[in-house]
Amino acid sequence: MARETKEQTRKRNVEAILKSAEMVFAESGYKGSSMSVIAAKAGVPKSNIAYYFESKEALYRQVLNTIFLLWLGAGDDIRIGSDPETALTAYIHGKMDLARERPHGSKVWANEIIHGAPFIQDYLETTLTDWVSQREAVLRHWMEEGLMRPMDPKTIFYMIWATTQHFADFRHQIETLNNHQPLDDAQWETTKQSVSSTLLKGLLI
Amino acid sequence: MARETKEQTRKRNVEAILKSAEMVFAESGYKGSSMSVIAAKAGVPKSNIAYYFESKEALYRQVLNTIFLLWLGAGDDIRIGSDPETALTAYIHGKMDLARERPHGSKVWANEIIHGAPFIQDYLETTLTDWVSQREAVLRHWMEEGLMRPMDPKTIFYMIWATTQHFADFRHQIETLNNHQPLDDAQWETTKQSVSSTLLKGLLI
DNA sequence: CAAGAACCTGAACGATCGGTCAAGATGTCT
DNA sequence: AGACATCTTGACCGATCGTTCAGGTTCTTG
Repeated sequence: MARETKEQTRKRNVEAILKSAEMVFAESGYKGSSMSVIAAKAGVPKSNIAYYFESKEALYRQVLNTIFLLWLGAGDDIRIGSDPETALTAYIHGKMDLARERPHGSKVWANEIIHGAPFIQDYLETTLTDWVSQREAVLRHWMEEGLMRPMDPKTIFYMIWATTQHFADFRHQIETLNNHQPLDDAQWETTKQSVSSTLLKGLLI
Repeated sequence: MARETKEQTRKRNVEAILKSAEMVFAESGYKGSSMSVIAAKAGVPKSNIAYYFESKEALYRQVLNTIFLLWLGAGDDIRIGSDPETALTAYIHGKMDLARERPHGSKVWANEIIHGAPFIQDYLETTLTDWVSQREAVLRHWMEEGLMRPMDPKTIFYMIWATTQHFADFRHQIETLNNHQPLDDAQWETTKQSVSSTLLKGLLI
């Protein structure tokens, strides 16, 4: 008889619920996702979710928090002293890879912002504002050194976020236009190269 | 006593309901939007919507259809014989203006695609596929003439759609990062110029 | 091994939803 | 003016939702 410690049980169930919740919230939005569907996909009874999570909102916030932390780490190379071409290429490629590997997370985030960030406004006002503010200074520094075209640094981030996240958020539309097939590995590499080279050619001097 | 013809009444009510529905669907998604909220914002009783529209789904589809037709017209200048710089600049500026003037429509569309196009898959497979296919040929022609960098034309459209629509779909995030203020007229003009010049510098030869 | 903490779950609750309908009000047509 | 089509609306229905809870099971601790 295989026994399982309480700790293992908790970890297994919480992870299954969070993984299921990320998929269901991405596919159906917050209001459109029902706890019973999340429970069924996680393989637990509905009331078991209520045991591990305080409420639907708490579960949703935890999903968003996980995604948010993952996203923030992608821009670590954007530092004063870094070479702009190297750092921005790494950032764009990193965000493209995240878009392909974690499309559900990107969709949940997009959904939340489109609806006016009813649950995570605090993240935008604190952590994200700080993140942007710090990297804005780096970009301004690069512009003063004549390495980048002068431009509002925020606009640059918006363009990078928009382009990379589009391949996650609008994945279904892209698949439909690609003969109902996901981009294969070769297409993905080509696309990644096209996106990063186009942006860099447009941004650098 | 100001009288109103039946025709005027119908037009006034249908337009008020559609306008309200576009806003509410954009803010709350399909499932998150209730007919009673749409009715309240339109200034009519809930059951009056049921009189003019067959169902919630029919109302939602009509909202999406209106948006879709509006979007398709923005790329009319992309024709063989046009100058790429002129045509693409017009397209990008046109889509940027639509993003600012009709952000709700963009959000409803984004929502629908993120959720896998459950209601408008037919639009993607017919009208949008044809639209892309035709303009793809134009871009290939420009590339063969050496006017554009060789690249998968679809990737170019994805980058333009992503960047322009981002300013509608992620408007709330952009506002938060802009000291909780919408981009003013001057900021908007600067942003539009930065976006189009960056993309064109990256795409053209 | 006994007591207690942690985990599990079916059943049920109040709230809200989209849709229906009957009955009355208003504009149109001859 | 009278017959008729169109418009209006409050009340109501069945379905689904998130959440609660009592009562049982499983694991941990001393």
